[in-house]
Amino acid sequence: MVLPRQFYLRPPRTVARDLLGCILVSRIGGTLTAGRIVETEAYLGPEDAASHAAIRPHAAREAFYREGGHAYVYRIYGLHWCLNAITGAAGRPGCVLIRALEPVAGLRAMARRRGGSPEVRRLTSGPAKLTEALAITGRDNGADLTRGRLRIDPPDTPRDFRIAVGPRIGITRAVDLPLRFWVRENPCVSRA
DNA sequence: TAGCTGATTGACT
DNA sequence: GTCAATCAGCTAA
Repeated sequence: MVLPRQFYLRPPRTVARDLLGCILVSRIGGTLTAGRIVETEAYLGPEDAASHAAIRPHAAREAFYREGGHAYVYRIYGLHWCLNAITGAAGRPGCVLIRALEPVAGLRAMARRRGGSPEVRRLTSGPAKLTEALAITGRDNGADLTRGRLRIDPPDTPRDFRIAVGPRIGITRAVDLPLRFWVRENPCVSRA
């Protein structure tokens, strides 16, 4: 089971909310690692001053020309990778930043990649932490999330959690828009 | 070409 | 609470 293309061909806000509870699965590096998505942020088009459509138009253009359901992976602060799911039709800017996971499979591999053996809640409780734990890098930019070694599956259990909404984290523009979604009271969320 | 910034994290006071 | 790591892509010139 994998989320179909149609899932991503909707507005970023909707996709961000519906991705909560879904399972991000990585077969990168010969080991299966997976986690339940517990925190996301939506980024819109040029009208959203915090979106890469506005602040990195040239770099993001290639990504946004892809159809929804592809990965947009970029480097931040020169050393970390962040994973986004492109939303909407090809040529329409919009994506969802995957900010935090609850580890589901391959915890030993995650701990090894993260260096040492940190506690479980710290393995994937941040956008750069989860890419490191799942071995996601710039090589995976443009990958099709509906097939291949990096994919997102529907929830494996009923979505019986409560969803919280609030402003996005770590940005300096459009700081007040309520485009961050997370699973309420989940310990793996990057911030309360 | 030079200078600046950032959708972060971890170590430290 | 502060700060460094580290660099692609941006702007200004």
